[in-house]
Amino acid sequence: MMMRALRRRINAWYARAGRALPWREPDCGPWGVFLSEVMAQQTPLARVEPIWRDWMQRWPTPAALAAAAPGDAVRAWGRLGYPRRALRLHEAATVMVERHGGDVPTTPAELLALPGVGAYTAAAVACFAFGIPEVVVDTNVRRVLARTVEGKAFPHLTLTRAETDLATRAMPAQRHTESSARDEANVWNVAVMELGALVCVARGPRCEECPVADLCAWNVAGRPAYEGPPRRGQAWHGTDRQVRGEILRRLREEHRPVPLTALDGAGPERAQVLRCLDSLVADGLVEPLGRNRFRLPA
DNA sequence: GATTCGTGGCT
DNA sequence: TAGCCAAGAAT
Repeated sequence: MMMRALRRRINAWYARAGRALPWREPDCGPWGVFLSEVMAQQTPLARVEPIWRDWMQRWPTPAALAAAAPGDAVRAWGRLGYPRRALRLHEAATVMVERHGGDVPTTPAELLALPGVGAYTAAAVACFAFGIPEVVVDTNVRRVLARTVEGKAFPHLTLTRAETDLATRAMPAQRHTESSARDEANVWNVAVMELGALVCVARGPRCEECPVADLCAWNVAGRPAYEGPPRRGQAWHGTDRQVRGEILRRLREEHRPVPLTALDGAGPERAQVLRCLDSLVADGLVEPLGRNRFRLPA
C-alpha cells in the first residue's frame, strides 16, 4: 500500500542523496554513533561534525572519556549548546566502564538507562549502531509523516501516542528476525530522517525535489497552512539561559579559577548572575572554589 | 503535560 | 529584523 511505496522511494532517494557523515561509515563503531546521537539532540548536524571529530580523536573510547575531568568535556563541548549534554556524556561513559565492560550497551533498555539518553537516542543507537530495528521518532520523522500521511503542515507540539503508532506502522513488517527486513528497517529509519532534514524541512520545504511529492497528502492538498495551537518560540534575551551561557563561555576560555568579579558582566543584574551561578553549580557544570572563585569541574 | 535548558543560521 | 527552528531529555 502507500507506506510501502513511500518507503521504497524514500530509501532509493537516500541511497542517491544521503550525506556521507562520518558516523554513517561502516567502521565508525557504537561509541561514535552514541556520541553523534547525543551531540545531535536539538542541534543541526553541520555544527556537530567538527566537535564530533575532535571528541573521537581525543576520547576514542568510553574509557578514555571517563578518565578525563568532566570539565574537560564541558570545555571541549565548545558552543554546541545545552552543555549538560557534555556532562551526561561523561557520566554515561563512566557507567559504560563500570557496568558494561567499557562498551556501549546493546539493548534499548540498557541504553535508555544511561544519563542523557531518552526514547529517541536509545532507539537511534540501537538501530544505527547495532542494527536492531527499533522505531526511531525524531522531529524529522514526525514532520515527514505528518505531511505525507496526515496531510498536515506540522505535527503536534509534543510527541503523541498517535504519532508513535503511526511511525510504528510506517516501519517495514518484521517477519521474525529476517535479516533483509532488519536491513530495510534500518535504512528506512535513517532515510526518512534525512528526507526531513534536507527536503521536507520545517520552513521552505523543497517539494519539487521530493521523491514522494505525488504521494504526499499535504502536497496533494495544496500544502494547506498550519492550523493548531501557536508554536511558542524559545525566549532568549534576558533569560537565565543567556546568562548561564555567558558564564560558561567565560569559564571555558579561562584555564584557571575565575573570580566572581569577572563573572558580574555575564548579565545585566547581579542577582540573576548569582542565581545562574547557583544553578550551574547545582547542575555540576561549575565548581565553586571557596566563595568567590569558580571553574569548570575538575 | 508544561517548562527549562544553548547556540547560531536562515527566512 | 525578529522570530523560527534544530537527529530531545529531565523534571
